[in-house]
Amino acid sequence: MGEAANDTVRLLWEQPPRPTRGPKPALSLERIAAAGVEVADAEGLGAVSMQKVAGLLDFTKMSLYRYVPGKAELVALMVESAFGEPPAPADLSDWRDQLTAWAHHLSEAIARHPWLLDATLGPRVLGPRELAWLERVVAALDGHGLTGAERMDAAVLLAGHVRTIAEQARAVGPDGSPEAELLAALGTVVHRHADRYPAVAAAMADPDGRDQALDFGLARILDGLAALIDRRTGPRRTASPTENPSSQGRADN
Amino acid sequence: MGEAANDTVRLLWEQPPRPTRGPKPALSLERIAAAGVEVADAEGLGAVSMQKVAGLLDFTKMSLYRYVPGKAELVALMVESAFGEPPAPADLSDWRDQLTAWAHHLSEAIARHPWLLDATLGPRVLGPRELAWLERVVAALDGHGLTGAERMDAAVLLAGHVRTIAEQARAVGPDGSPEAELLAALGTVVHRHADRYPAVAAAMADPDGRDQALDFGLARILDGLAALIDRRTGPRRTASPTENPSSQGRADN
DNA sequence: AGATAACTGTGTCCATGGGACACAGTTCAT
DNA sequence: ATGAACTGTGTCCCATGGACACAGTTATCT
Repeated sequence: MGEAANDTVRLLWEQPPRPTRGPKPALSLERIAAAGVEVADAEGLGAVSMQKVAGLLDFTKMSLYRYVPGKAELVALMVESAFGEPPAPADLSDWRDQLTAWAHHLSEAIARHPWLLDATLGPRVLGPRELAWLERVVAALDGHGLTGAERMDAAVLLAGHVRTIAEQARAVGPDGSPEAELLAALGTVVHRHADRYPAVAAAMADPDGRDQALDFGLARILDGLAALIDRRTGPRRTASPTENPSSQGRADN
Repeated sequence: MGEAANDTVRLLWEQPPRPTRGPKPALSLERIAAAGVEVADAEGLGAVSMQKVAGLLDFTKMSLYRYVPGKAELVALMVESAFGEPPAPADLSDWRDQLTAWAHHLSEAIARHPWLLDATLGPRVLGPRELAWLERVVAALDGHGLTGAERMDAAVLLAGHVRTIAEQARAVGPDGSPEAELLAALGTVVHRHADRYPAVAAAMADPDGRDQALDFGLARILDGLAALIDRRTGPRRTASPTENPSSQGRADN
């Protein structure tokens, strides 16, 4: 029962002591993950198969199973490898600057490895690196009168927005790419049925580019958070440095 | 080149005139889509294969290809079928109430068909229903001083948040489900490494449940939008009913 | 030193997946 | 009535993830 979860945890969080007997392994988790990342970067996550990854390393498919329980775990390793270390804490600046920088860093990480969007879908066990990213945001919100649950919710909100925009950004690939054609096709459709969808048609006709989407949402979220923080820390600006004001609950959303 | 996009557009937006000759089709796009939805509801999108869907209809796999160019198009049909009609306009209430209701409706639609999260990944051609949903949000933001691009960005922000939370919600399945185990495993990991991730550990230790995540983010987003709208419509409350204040651009995010 | 247990890489096999293609049966327009 | 157009299907192909047994390799124990 639940072996999959355990396997992944073991693989991501514990490095088993190298057994003493037998031939030395010719491969390593790092090399395998790197090969997987290479394939995914070049051809997308869909192109990542055991044989393709193995082929890139000049090994057979089945060799990989000596290191990795299955494909799901391989992908988990790739995710950890691709995320990389989170940006430095930068504890000097205020929460707003920190969150802004964090969001942009995350956005860039995803831009470097677009398949991260596919690989980080759904509930899964986070690896050390990914958890470190999360730690940064939550820590940035410490001491501003938010409850723990609220800090987590805020982090999810922020990360989710970056994700959403990154997904959008995939649609504007190079000219002639299948993604660009999709976008063009959608534009045509909306235009042709402008009578049924007047608001969307009007909005899409806006000459302003759509490249501000990340910062637009970011600004709204941060404004919303600022409003809450102001309300919590009170008009009297005591800047209470400590934890949960759990007495007042979360009723004043 | 780009046949896939065209196929999907044709299938979603045009119903070809029934040819007059030959046997009458025993199936229909509706029935096929419904069968696909049934499979996906019961066993997830991953379990949707041509043979399984065909089997449910007591046909062979290849029969489906007479109606649907390929699996991708089948999924597109399923999405359209599952989204259903968007909620009624409710043009009486103000934008904030409309957006709130819309977000909750969308959340419920996804709760009914969790696989929509997997099926609506990445850039794709929207169907009539899905576009109608989008139309509702964008329309609700008409006439509040936002540019067209901003209205779209706001819609994306809102829909993205609902998506994000729905994805989170998948993690809290029934006890004993694989999802619940994942969550438990993650909790264990965080707890065991609380020294490296103090902020996350503290936040997760919050006794308050996490079920407020949707409304929390929603409130922040709406507050942020309200701040922008207030700024745009100006302190003088003229409630300018018309379009883009494009002269001032989008510099004041 | 041998013997042996533990480990590694691999070849073979299977089930399932999407899809191409040809073919036979069915139906309507001429 | 006849042929064109259409439908459902059987067969085939290739790629995928994975199970399993087997041979080769290496450190430890006697």
